[in-house]
Amino acid sequence: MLKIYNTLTGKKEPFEPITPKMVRMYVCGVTVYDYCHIGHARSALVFDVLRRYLEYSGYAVTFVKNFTDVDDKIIKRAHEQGVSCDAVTAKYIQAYHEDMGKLGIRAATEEPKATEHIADIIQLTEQLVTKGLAYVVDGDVYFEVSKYPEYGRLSKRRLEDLQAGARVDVDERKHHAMDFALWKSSKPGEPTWESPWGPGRPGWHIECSAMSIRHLGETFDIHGGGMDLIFPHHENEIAQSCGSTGKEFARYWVHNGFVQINKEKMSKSLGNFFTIREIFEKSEWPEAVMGEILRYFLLSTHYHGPLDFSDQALKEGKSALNGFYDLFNRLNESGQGTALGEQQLRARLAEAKQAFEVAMGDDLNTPVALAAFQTLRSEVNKLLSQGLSSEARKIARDEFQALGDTFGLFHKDLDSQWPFAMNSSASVTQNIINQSWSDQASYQGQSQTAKPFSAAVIASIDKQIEERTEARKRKDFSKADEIKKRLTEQGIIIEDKPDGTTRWKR
RNA sequence: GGCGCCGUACCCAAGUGGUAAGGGAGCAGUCUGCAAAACUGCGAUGCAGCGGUUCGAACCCGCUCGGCGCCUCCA
Repeated sequence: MLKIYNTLTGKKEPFEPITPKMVRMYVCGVTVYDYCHIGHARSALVFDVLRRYLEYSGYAVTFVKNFTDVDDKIIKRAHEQGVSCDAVTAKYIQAYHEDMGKLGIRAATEEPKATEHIADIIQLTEQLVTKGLAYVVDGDVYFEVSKYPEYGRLSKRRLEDLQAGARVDVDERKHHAMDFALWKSSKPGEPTWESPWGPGRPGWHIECSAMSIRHLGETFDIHGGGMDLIFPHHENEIAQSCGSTGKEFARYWVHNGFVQINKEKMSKSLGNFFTIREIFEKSEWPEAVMGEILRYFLLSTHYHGPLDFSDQALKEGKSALNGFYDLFNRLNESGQGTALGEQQLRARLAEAKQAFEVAMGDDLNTPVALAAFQTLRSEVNKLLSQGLSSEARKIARDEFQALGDTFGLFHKDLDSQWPFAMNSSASVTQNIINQSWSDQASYQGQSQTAKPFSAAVIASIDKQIEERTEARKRKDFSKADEIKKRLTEQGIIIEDKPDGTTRWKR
């Protein structure tokens, strides 16, 4: 049973879908006018994990995540760059898929675009005009918030309070300062579509109402997004959707907290703004490894709270994962064990699975779920030191992958290429910040250790290990240490096993 | 002015009424030719501060201090 915090009620509630065993969820994606930053990554990952956990729990999930591809910021960006809006949106949609793909975030069931739903948007707007909830002024259509008594329910605000805070120039033609545009007449050079009110384009919030209703129906289960969308975006979506259909819109509203830098919200003016691609580019770690580290980091705090991005946070994620992959490497080796050992292992695995499910069922408590993984790691290590058969090891490794899959962690593909030694040498954030100061000149060559070793290099290392093993057998420890020193300088870590053989890792 | 969040050990971070999870770092030990890894032990009588409610409070209430967010585009 999943309990989830619902912004609408301000409470943690048992999750019950409208249709048993089926979940329909909509998450606000991005407005595609720039590259995604680490905050977008958090939001995308949180809802990816929610979706995966629902699927893990046996639900069939229809997951819709939109692209807003018509908007003031896009138009501005297109003008700045002297290209079409289509060129801007196409570029950043592709970038979105690339960046989120590196983070292991699955594509949604449907990823609709606003521009593909203009007819739906016009229809929705017409309904609101007909019902008297919207009015037309000079080719613009505004939603009239004072005609919708429930306005402010989601964000717990009263219209009077909002009015007091309005300090931006108010359009004189609006009946109320908080009235917002459903449809805007377009100026020359802007994207435009024919409508009952003349040529124009959609307003800021209507596209999500149109797309969610089109793909999920008038009432659906979960609507998600970042905290900052609660007001005005989601508040307005509710007003438009409920106002138009007369029905309940989304039943559970789920919002993730911000990624911060030094306890402050990221912003370009503070220079503390990190895009996903910068982080991958400036990292010394291979892409798949960096993706794993970022996922571990992003899930190490409960989704509802703030999360500070820093090099230290990344290092802690890396250290934690080192422990898991160290264990996985040992699980991948063959070994002998007892029936009792295997029995105990199965018990520990069952406990971990249970702990994982309890944690996730409690409002997606990913930090506690990770703690359950850590506990399991420790328990398996103990059993391993007592001896586990090859079969038992495989069972354990498979279970780690099965449980980790909800988080996109512990993929077997990474076992053989996990870089243990590269722990702390470089600063990702400094690399990014320094780049803007010094044009990236000083950070070349840093990724040499990130590339997988070639077969020739591996053969060479194996040969040296063999020489060292021979030397150790002869008790020629000075020779053995000399070889070890040489390997250490290449970033190779040596581990001598009790049976006299040696494993190595980087 | 209005709405809201946060303050738990050196660091990160769970816990929202029943006697402080987990990780990282550190220290000590076992193992090891040395190491690495693993394992074992140590580590908050205490949860920003002060009052209150309660048999019992990190959790509830009040006040104070400190940090932050939203009310305008924003994940």
